[in-house]
Amino acid sequence: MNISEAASRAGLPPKTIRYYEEIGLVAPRRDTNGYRSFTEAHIHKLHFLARARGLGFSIEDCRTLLALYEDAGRASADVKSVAQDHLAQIEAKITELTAMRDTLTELVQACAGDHRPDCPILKGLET
Amino acid sequence: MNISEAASRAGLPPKTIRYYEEIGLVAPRRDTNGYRSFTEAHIHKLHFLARARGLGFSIEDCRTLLALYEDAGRASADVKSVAQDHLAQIEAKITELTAMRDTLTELVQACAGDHRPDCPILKGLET
DNA sequence: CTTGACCTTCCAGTGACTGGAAGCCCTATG
DNA sequence: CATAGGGCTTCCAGTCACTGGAAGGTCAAG
Repeated sequence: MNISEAASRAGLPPKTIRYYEEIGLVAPRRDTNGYRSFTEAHIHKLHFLARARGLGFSIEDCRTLLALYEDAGRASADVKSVAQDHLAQIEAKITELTAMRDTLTELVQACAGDHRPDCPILKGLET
Repeated sequence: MNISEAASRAGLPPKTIRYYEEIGLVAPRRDTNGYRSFTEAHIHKLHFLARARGLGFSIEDCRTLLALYEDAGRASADVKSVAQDHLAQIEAKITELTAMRDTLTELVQACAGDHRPDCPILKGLET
């Protein structure tokens, strides 16, 4: 199957699939005309990547997870370790964003938002 | 004052200050030796930028906020509008990350994390 | 035979820095 | 006075994961 069908099957843009090939995450064969030719196994792999990326794993994490996925002799501890590290990063990010949100919410609520120049938001940024 | 003192006063790395000059956010004068020379007003501005960036505003938002900050005739509504848009983006991001966290937490909890290959995390990524 | 939808590669840009190299400048010390 | 160190300068490249666009080859339908 050609790239656009693979793309819609995997839930990824064609451009992204070409990029994944470039960085060695998938290796479709080529037809005689030079077109990429994807098999079901490729779709499966691309779908896995789409899911992992959707959960925020980095490309390098995805590479690791894919290798574990294809290694029948893996230890689930290795997978869990990658996932836990990532989870910790997500939680740190949520904490950071929540702090920003709380501060911003206060400032926004304090601001009249009218034609006058007096603005608690700017004052809050000053300090 | 030279860049390293300005940096510690403003709470920004020297590299970042040079970058901010390059993109036109600050314009320190130069001493005869070519060194940047920062005044209190520059520190004030840089500090404002550090705070705004710390709250997650983009550089372009910062540029806008700085212009409003320096415009005595601004309407606070304009500031509030920028802040509200940003707040909405932060909230969207928190929602996204929270969904990721919830899914990942479930998967991690379901995974034994031992020497065996059976792994609910990989299964979860498959589907 | 042409049209239009595919496909290919390659190059450049995104955001906001950050690291590093090469080289000038200033101060203090021997 | 020479030198050693630290700080300053510019410029270039790299980060991350794509994304847009140009130039050109390929294929099926009418």
